[in-house]
Amino acid sequence: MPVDRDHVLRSAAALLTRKSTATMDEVARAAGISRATLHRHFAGRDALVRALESLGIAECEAALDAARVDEGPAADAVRRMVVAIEPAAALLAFLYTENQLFEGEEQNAGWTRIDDRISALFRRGQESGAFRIDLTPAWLTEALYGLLASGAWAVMEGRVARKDFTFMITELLLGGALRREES
Amino acid sequence: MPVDRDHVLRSAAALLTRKSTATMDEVARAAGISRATLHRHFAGRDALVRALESLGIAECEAALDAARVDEGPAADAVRRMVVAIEPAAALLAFLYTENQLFEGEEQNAGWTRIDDRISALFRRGQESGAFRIDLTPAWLTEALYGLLASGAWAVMEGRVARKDFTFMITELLLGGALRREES
DNA sequence: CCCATATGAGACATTGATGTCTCATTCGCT
DNA sequence: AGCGAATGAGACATCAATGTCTCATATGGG
Repeated sequence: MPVDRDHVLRSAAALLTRKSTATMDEVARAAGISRATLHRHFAGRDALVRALESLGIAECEAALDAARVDEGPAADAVRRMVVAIEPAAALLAFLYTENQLFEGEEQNAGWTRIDDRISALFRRGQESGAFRIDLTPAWLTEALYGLLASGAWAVMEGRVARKDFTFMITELLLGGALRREES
Repeated sequence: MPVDRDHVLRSAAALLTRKSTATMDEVARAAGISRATLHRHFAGRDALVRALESLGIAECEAALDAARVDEGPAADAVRRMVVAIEPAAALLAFLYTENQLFEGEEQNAGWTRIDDRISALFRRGQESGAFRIDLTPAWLTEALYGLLASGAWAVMEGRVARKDFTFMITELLLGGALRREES
């Protein structure tokens, strides 16, 4: 009978990713609980979003850990990273746009940590000679977020097959649209 | 004394891109007019967003025209396209996320036209042998939107210099992060 | 089996945004 | 200067979402 906090968060994430303006009532119904109960666990909409942010950060850091982004060739590390992040992509897409709202406040330190780790990966790739140096690590990081968000939405709306998600993102991010010269 | 409708729309676009939940009152103040006047020109928030959508579509189609995306090598056409769309990127970023809300309703036919034209460009690049064929035109189009949005936000928050905007997007989209083999 | 605890349903006041209206003022134009 | 049209300021009702509360009910452990 006690509410499954994790289940509530995941339902909320799924709903809010589709409809970021969903009501507390809709969120509650999506999780299969009453609005009163939702309120008992999350003081308000803000607290809910913060909890989702924490979840997103935790999943992202777990994904970076699981992908062992510090090890092996940088390109392979990027591929592992995208694969590991994929399950959290929709949540990240929601938080990515939601973050635009918190313009005044300082952003959660977790994002800074994640940005730094991803940037470090791209920098490592540059220093090893695998990645070009005229695209800054900061931009590559930003672009990764953008592609994850686009990919998540495209999958949600059926414009891209879910099974192609990681392939499309890693291939575009690493290789781009131009055909490689056959060597 | 008559209100400059275009100026109002552009102010609204600039504000809403930064803070998508801005109030009608904030939008009015940002444009330097009163809420009453704003209301006289746009029946409501919905009408305002629709007007912004029309503006975005118009600018996008004008950009595609100006870039002559049907002419010349596809890669060059993509570069011209990004350059031409750049001024509208922030507005597009706003509309791109806002579109997620209109889940029920059918999307404006203008977007379909634009999607088709951009997809056709990518397809043309594939057929000419310039672009790889394992990334679908639909995905490349979607990725372009995502990169434009990421780029616009990154510029707004000072993480990327405005002058690098088009370079970063076109280079990543076309070439990817991997270093090309020297041939 | 019974009790403590958590939940569901719903009432309620509050808040913030919205849309409408009025009226005085200002601006442009003749 | 004078007229008409558009604006600004603000009042007002409305509406939706929120947050709080109560009470009946169900669940699960002892």
